[in-house]
Amino acid sequence: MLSKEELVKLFPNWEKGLYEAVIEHAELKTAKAGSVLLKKGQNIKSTMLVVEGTVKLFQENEEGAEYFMYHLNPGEACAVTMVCNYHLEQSQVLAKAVTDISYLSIPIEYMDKWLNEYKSWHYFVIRTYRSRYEELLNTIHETAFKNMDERLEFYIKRQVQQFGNTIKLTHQEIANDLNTSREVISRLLKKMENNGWIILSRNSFDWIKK
Amino acid sequence: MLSKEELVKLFPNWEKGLYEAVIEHAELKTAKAGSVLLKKGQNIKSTMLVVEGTVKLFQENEEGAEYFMYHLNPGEACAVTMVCNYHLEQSQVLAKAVTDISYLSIPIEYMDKWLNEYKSWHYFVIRTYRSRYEELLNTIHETAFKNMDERLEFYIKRQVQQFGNTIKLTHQEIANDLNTSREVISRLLKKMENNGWIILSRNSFDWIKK
DNA sequence: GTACTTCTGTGACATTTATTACAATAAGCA
DNA sequence: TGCTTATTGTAATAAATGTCACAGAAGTAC
Repeated sequence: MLSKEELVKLFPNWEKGLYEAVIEHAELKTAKAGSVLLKKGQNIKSTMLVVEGTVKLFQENEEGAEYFMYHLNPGEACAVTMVCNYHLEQSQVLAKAVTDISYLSIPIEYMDKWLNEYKSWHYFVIRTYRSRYEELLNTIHETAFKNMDERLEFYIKRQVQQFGNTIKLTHQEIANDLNTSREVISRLLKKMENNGWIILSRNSFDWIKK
Repeated sequence: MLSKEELVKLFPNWEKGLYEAVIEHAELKTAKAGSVLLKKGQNIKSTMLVVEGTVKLFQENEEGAEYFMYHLNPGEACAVTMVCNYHLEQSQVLAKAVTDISYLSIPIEYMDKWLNEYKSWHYFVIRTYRSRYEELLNTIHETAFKNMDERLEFYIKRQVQQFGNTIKLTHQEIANDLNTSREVISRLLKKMENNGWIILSRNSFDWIKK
């Protein structure tokens, strides 16, 4: 388990008792890069708080296509799993580890309990929902109003913010995240290279636009 | 102001004290069909709980295009305005009255106060965020994965659910909500009529698909 | 090195959506 | 009634995106 000091760093402004409750009841788990943390349709049994690494959240359709929505970073929680009743709730989203990660897993029965016991948990849950709601608004903004060239640029900028100027993704992976075809991405990236925005390599490229 | 009985009908499962606090501090306001309740970029000063009528939530872009996301009905609240800090928060969305409406307006300073005082308010806020988050997921699902014909069908079905089989909208209005052009909607509606799904009239049409 | 696989580049073409243009019809109003 | 405006229908064309086909380059396994 994490020490209280480590928890404070990740989740500031919690109450003393909440740190202790987490230490007592949460389990520290790890997952390999690429592994699926939550499937669409899966029953939610525990809440996930990211400790290390990056998680990617997707909307999934009937054919298994995966549309990227947003990242979760250390200190952030998966809103979808913060369920405050005992009814079986099913996940509407797909969550995958981008890097090797570690996370706190908390059985959902504590959701209700802690909502009653810790004010700071309340605020944490509400802040989590609010910020994820805002991420979805951003995603809708891109998807509803913009063409693929601008959506790709927005996508790349989010990657840069997360992982730096070198983007280690194949064209196919990007195409999957944006629900388009590999050819479209290849063509648009080539155009960006011609514009001096990126330098292409195999399996990666660099964002050099100022 | 509403009576306690009316409040209980709209917002079941609140605590006794919360009903009284609402009666004391909320203002019952009305707005005409079509009026703007919340603009993008506007500072949020009060929370809105719908009492009567229907509200439409939009994502708005830089040019003023309006992309429809979801409806708010009586007993539901606008998640965006449920801000739990005193910092100036600006609205990311546009809210409009579809019909003549009445709603409760609560100054945001009570958000924090009531979160501390009423458990049932906590749950209400969290449930509101959760359900709006899920609505956004639905919107993303349609926008990201489907072509205009299916998106239009989904849109019409939501209208039918809200207002019944007669849809009183012009093609232009639908086109605005889906961020496409009027001609595209006219063509697709004509195709639906040929398929026996709808009957077209001027300023409205009927959904007759079983 | 050779064989094999994965990734990238690119042309040709199909489909979907957007734009332009204009006509026809219905409703509103002087 | 006749004029005006809003709404709808539709064709022609353009632009964006999706699909198919295939070739070459780079990495991997043997």
